Amino acid sequence: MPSSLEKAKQNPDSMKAKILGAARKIFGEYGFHGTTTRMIAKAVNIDISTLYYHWGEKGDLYEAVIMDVTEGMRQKLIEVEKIIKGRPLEERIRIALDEMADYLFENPEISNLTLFRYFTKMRHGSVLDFKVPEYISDIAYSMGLSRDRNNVPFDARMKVLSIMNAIHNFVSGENFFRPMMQVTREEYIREAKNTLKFFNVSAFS
Amino acid sequence: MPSSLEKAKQNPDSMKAKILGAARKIFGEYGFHGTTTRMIAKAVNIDISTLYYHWGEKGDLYEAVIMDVTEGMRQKLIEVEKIIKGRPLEERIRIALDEMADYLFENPEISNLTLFRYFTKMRHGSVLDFKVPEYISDIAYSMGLSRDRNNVPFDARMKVLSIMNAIHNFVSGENFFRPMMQVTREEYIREAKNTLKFFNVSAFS
DNA sequence: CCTTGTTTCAAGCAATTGATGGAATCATTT
DNA sequence: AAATGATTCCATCAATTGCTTGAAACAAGG
Repeated sequence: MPSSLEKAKQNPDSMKAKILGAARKIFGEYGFHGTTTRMIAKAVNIDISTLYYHWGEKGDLYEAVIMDVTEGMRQKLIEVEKIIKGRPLEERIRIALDEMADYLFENPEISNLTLFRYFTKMRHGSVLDFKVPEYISDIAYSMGLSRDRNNVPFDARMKVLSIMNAIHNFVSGENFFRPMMQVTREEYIREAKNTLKFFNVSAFS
Repeated sequence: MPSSLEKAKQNPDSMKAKILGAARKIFGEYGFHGTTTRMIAKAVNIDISTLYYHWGEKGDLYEAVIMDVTEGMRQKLIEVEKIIKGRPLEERIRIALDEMADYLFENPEISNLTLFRYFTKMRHGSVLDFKVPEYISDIAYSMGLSRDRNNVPFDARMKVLSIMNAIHNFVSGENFFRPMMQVTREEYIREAKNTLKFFNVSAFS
């Protein structure tokens, strides 16, 4: 049985999917409390009651957004794992960093929403602590940091967390850092990737 | 002439300072939009109009909070620079990471508020883009990544940003990551420091 | 005690926010 | 065309939010 979210994604022109897309972007920019349902409705040019008709309350829509970006990340990670399979470690790291950085710079809401979830409390005792599949252990396994996929050591998971967050930081921080650095978007992205490799390649060689 | 903020800090028992302290913590946990003036007032056990009497509107209080934590960081960085002066590079890095991590784990609002500023948009066209002294260049210089303190190259600033953010991530993310990792606070902090050193020591040797 | 200035709070206002009910529109089937 | 179900909007609600007013409590001298 396809979930409500899956159905919405099947037809990207459907109203439900359009709302989800706008919600993704706006929740990502302003956070949960910084976003109003009216902001989302306005972005899709609909009445707010139409939004409620499709997604129910704000928290439910937010939940759907989180599930959506998480699923996107999972897909991308599977894709990357296929590309790097069999290559030497350093090359694997370089390719994986490039791929993930490109993907996230194209979909910065993913990084925004992820970091929001990590760092922010919810006023309404976080109904949003629902089960989100974590892929940290999978990445650690894929990087060869653990023999057992289901029992990845603490330090390996912390390393993966550190790497993923480093990418998210550069992506989410672009709006703040780039004016600070006074560089173009292209320069910024290139240097962000270089910096990621600078720390990661040396660490794993 | 001592600013409003400086006066408040002179006497930490003053109502103004107490409000600032509570605001620091709560803005850090919930973000600007997630925080209501009533939440802060309640934490100090005062009426909300007393808060307005001392600090004026919400945005001004938030601004004062940002200035306050920024000043704290600046002081700490000066302190750390004194400690590591003259030592060999690797030792300097290890000590600096330990010191900063300890400081931030004791004052997690600093990391929270910093990351918030980096990653979140404000609905009200960010009156909060006021001038905040950035110390990224100073750190880069202190690490020997640049000869000229006033003209630090792009890649050096990106490296420093990456390091600082890595620390902030572990501090701010504790509430999310620690239950995920199922470790005690002590274990978490120790491993966070280890991970920071793992990436940084190898990169700069 | 009285005055003067400071600090506090109770009450409330206007705007915004999350959310709903019901009428109108649209699409599909018969 | 009539009937049915799905979708959309208008109008509105109650609660919350940022913020202000005016009066009370407090402090310190004279």
